[in-house]
Amino acid sequence: MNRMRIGDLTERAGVTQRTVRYYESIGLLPSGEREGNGHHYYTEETVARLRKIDQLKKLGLSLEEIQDVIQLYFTDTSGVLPKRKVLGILRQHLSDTDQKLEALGQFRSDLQSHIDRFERWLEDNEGE
Amino acid sequence: MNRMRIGDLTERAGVTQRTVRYYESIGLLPSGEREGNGHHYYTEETVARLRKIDQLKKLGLSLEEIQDVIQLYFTDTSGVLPKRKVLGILRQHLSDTDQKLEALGQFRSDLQSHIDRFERWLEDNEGE
DNA sequence: ATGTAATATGACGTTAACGTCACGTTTGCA
DNA sequence: TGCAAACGTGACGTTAACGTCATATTACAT
Repeated sequence: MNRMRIGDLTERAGVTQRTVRYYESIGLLPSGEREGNGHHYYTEETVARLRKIDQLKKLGLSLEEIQDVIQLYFTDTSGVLPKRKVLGILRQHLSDTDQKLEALGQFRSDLQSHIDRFERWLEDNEGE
Repeated sequence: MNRMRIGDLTERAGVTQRTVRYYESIGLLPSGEREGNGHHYYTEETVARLRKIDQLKKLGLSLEEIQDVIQLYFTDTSGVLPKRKVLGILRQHLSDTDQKLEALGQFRSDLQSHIDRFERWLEDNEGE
């Protein structure tokens, strides 16, 4: 299916129409092509793009931050963008990501040790 | 310093007074003890707790989610909490965390490869 | 004692990321 | 041709997590 309207798009991407229109309004999603009637038409790429956005959101990125990087996934990166600026943004994101990874790893090991403690407690006190 | 008022607390924890009061209002932070006058008094533990909250927030946890786990860090875990339930919550958080770690790792490598590409481009095109 | 800084409380304001409603046009099927 | 279902657009509503006054009381340095 490669020429769908918003109904199919949202169903396949798992978002609401409001979300799609909101993303279009802030420029995060290109407004689908419009026929003479005013309806928007979308493609498979739009689906993929919405899914990617959702994925990045789950990492804690704001829509604004996603703006910075989403084009790398879906647009012609050999274009005429100010390469150095994009590179700077990317490096910043990489450094942010590394910090997050470290904090997340720490959190994970904290969780694990708490879990271990609880499990030992339960073992020691079962069948009392 | 182990009996401070809100001014010192916020300075040391790097948050605002409004934040402290907000956290108290939703039960995320225990209201400091109050003297006869009405002022709240806090301890080193409050500082640590605020820092921990901040750390968890950076991982993308909502204050509500933090509520679930914060007690494990700062309250008597040998108390009378329903152990099995807490364990369930912890395991869920662990699994969520693992998923996040994986997604974040994927994102990191995506970023890295984009960065590499940009760098190669710049190298090849410098001094043209 | 007194003026200034710190604190407590209440209420209204703000931003992000949509939700929901109202209303008019378009489409697709009987 | 008729009509319910789908779509477009505008506008107001909502939640989280605080920010920002305004006002009243308390603490502390001189």
